[in-house]
Amino acid sequence: MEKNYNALKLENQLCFPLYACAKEVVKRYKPFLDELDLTYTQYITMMVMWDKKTVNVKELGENLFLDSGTLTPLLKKLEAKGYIRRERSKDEERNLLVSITEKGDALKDDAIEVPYKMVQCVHLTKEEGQELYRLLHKLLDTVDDQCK
Amino acid sequence: MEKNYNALKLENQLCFPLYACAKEVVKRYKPFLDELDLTYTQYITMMVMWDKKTVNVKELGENLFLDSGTLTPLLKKLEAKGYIRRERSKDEERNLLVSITEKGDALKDDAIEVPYKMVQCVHLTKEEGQELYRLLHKLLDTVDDQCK
DNA sequence: TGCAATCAAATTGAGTACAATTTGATTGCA
DNA sequence: TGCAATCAAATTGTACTCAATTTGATTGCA
Repeated sequence: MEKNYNALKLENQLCFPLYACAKEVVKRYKPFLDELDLTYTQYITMMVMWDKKTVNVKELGENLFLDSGTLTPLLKKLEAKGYIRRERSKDEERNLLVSITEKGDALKDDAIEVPYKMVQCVHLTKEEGQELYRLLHKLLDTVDDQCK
Repeated sequence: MEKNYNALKLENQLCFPLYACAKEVVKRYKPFLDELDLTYTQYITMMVMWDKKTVNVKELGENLFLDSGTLTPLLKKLEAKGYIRRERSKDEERNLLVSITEKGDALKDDAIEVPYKMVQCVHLTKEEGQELYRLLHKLLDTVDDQCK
């Protein structure tokens, strides 16, 4: 009796197209982000900064699903480009406050083009885009940490 | 007249939850894959090997959406573990033939548990899972390389 | 045939990712 | 108060990921 290994076939995976799709889409950002001298991770970090103006590393990490091991060097690069400032909080020395500079804030006038350009690369109907958005957020909210 | 920057908000992105979701899901594989001494990328590579037995690096890359810069070192690691063999094709010296070993093939009897364990982590209905699968493949097939 | 163009892998370098550990600050309780 | 527990960042080490370049083999055409 031959065992059934269909569950191990690449085409039967749900996670693989998720992984592949994320990489392919992030890759499409490159030509647009090159003009801003940002990587994709730096770009989403700037999105949080444009929105919040000041955050600490922990909050930033919670927003972006990234930890200090990724963020610390990345934030130093954004600081070197002059887009953000990094300084310890006065009343809570454990916290590093990251705040946007005038130059960083001005960058959003160029960045605003990016989402509109990317929409052209993604050939989903409005309804499909909304459904994908919903399913991804549901998965993100419910993916189970405890399952053995 | 204040300019509208809503398109730059993280919560209005479709690509960000795709990126975050992929990372979170891949992370959930770790405890299961640790038992097999495989990383996620090594695991999906083995999936292709279990299926095809022999492939060259180019085919493997097309299946996995990875290039030789990622695959070359990864394949050397899988070879070091004894799961695959790497040898130049006799009749086409440019090609490197990657083939599965007996030990590599035997690994699928342990790996078969992984998809079943992962299903427990993903709390989507069957219909939602199918729709997500469809949308991701559509996106993967149609994401436009030519768009400026 | 001779060689430019093309092709498949490998290499190089920059930039994430993340687990695990370390460092230094803060808190809460005996 | 004193100190163990906790917390936030930073650091360390391993492993991708990909753009760009290099190396070596093959092809096709003048």
